[in-house]
Amino acid sequence: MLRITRQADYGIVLLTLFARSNGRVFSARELASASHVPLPMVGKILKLLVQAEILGSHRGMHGGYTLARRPDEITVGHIIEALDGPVAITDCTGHLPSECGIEQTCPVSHAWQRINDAIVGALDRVTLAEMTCPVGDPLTAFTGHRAQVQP
Amino acid sequence: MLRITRQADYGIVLLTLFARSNGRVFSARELASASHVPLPMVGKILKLLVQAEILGSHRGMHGGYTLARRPDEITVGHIIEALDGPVAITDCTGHLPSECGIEQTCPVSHAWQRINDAIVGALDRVTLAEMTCPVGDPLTAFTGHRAQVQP
DNA sequence: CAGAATAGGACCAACTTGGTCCGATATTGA
DNA sequence: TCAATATCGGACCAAGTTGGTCCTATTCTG
Repeated sequence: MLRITRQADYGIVLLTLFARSNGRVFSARELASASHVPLPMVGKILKLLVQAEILGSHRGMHGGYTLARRPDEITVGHIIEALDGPVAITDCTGHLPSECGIEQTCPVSHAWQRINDAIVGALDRVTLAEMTCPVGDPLTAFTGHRAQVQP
Repeated sequence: MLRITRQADYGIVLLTLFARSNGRVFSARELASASHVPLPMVGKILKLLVQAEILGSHRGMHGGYTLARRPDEITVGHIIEALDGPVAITDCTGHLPSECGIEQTCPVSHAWQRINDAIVGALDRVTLAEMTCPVGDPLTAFTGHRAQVQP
């Protein structure tokens, strides 16, 4: 558990197609066949990415979608927020008033807030450009985590 | 989105009750009334925490649950894994063979792997002890993230 | 032996997610 | 101007997951 939705996952894959063929215009149809993501799903995702101003769109014949910004100016965090909504690890870390029921007696909400911030930070520190070229070391700065001992 | 389940959330809250009254034995009933989490839910959660060897249990009259380890030896990551299963931000970051369908053509799976590692790292670096006493600065080591500008 | 507690299940309702479909609108080219 | 092609913006539905309940062992204490 603790996973992003498949929508966001697909979204990143689609965006890497844009990022790699710099500046090209893609139709939804093209993207679907290139990525093997079902077409109606592609449409749904692109729609959200346009609303988030990550993609630009152009209708009509020979229309399609283009990146609205440079790949190194688009963060993974931004993409996930566009497709899945704001990252909120728990109710109380969201922007909305929480409805968790034990809010009053809850002793840990702001500890969660910090963990949430850490995760958002991790997500915001990786750009689409870094997702696209897997050779770099985008994450070495903060992957110095304790090894997970799995017996 | 990108949230832990309520089960894990409740679990942490319950465990902080243990952590604060050092070494005490709690019955499920007690914990439910102290935390305002519904009793059957408490039972379900405690069950899983015992299986993960985070809690110890003792049956019979005056039975109950106790921490099996010191609060500073229990990580948030471990708790979440016990209650929600292993953290896997996407299909391909899990232990199971992924069924994502576009695996062959997917260019970003190991970039995800690294982001996943970063999140697991963040979760593993915070202990129950640190969740319990909110005064400390458990996270300052890695919360130096770019500020999220929200206009 | 009786009572109190956990253990381990099956079980169900409600919400979320993944996915589809359709009509409206805009743009291009003949 | 008209037809073709594309996005846009919804509603819509099925399946899976989650949150939550309940019931019956089993184990320990007094």
